[in-house]
Amino acid sequence: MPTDPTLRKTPRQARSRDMVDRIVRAGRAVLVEQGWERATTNRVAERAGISPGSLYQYFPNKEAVLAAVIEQYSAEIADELTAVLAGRLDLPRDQLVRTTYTALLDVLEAHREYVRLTTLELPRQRVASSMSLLERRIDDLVGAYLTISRVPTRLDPGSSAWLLVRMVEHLSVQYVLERPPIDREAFVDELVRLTEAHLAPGDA
Amino acid sequence: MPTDPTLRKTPRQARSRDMVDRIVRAGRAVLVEQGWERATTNRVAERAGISPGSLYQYFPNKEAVLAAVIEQYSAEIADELTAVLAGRLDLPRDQLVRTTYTALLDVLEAHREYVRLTTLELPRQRVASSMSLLERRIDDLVGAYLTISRVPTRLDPGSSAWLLVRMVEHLSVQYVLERPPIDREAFVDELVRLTEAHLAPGDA
DNA sequence: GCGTGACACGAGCAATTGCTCGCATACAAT
DNA sequence: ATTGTATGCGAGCAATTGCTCGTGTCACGC
Repeated sequence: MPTDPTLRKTPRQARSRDMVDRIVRAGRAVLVEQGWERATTNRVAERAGISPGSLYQYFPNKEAVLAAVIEQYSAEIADELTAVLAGRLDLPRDQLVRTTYTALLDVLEAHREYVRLTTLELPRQRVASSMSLLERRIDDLVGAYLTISRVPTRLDPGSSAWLLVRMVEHLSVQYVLERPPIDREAFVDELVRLTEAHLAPGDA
Repeated sequence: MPTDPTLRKTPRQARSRDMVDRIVRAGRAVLVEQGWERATTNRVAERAGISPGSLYQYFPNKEAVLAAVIEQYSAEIADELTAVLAGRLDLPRDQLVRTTYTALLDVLEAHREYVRLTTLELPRQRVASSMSLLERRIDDLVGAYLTISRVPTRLDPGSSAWLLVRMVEHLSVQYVLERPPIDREAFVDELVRLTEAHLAPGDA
């Protein structure tokens, strides 16, 4: 088992694994409810019903705690998304794209807290793994899809994936956060249209 | 003259206006070089060659100082961009779009510090006016253009502007920050193509 | 010159932060 | 029972923060 640098020691007893879990859950609660600036180690410990000293038995420092929170949260959401998409990868492309974007919007809307947290609250450079964990997983997925299914792209498949993922993700995130007066279906329609436009063979 | 809530008193003498300017410039330097977390009032004051007490003669609190920094910086860049575009608003649409995006990329690349600062470093919700000052100005511009020139849009002009601005801005920012292996001209081509796809009359 | 108010100073306060360390406790093996 | 160890505690430290206040100084109208 690789040693996890975010943990001070590998939990061996059940009691101890419980403790890590309680800390992470408390961390998430504090982060969501009070924001990054107020998410201090003492507050997290208090929220977890333990003492600061105990917290530092499991995490080397404050950053590790909050990073663990974000990572766990991101993984949950990424799993949720890929689960929805899992059985449908052989749909025709237009349907697949639409399904994907709808699922993405669903997930983001179901976890607005997370979206707000990662895009508005976090000093992003500090917790580099935040949203980008989700982003990277989608990146790989789309890149692989474009390569395997030999969709003709003007750019190389990797670059197309880069562009599409950033475009769709950001627009979806902003849609969820700002709730502009755009009908949800019309919005998905536009995303699909933009995607098709990017993937369509060039006429230059 | 409206009283500026970010300033403790309206500077009347030249010496005093100098002081405000020195503080803002020092604030920007500290912010760019050391980042948000290390941008303390004492450090800004030290950098400006003044004492903390003097700083608080002109700004009510830390936030006001940093907000002033961001606002001034944003305004500079927005001005730069609109200046480039000023004389060309009557170009045919395709050329106007391409010119705009090229100019945007130019400006962002010329001010990578600013881009890095506003997108990576700042807890965005704290300084709400950060990038969005630039964003809002472009928003209005594009919205007005779409309305006046009667470009047919599937969504209403405001919503189209919302979508286009966020898409183009975010992709450009990420392009500047991440420097993906995409040729600059090819990238602009794609932005233009995406824009046209969004504006093209629907076939539904 | 002189007085007066605007300006600048900088030591230092009160509060908060991340984190430690010496000690108590619970549990498993003997 | 008795140990050995893993676990948990929490008072408190050192450092830093945003900010104030009493004191001095400089410029300008008279």
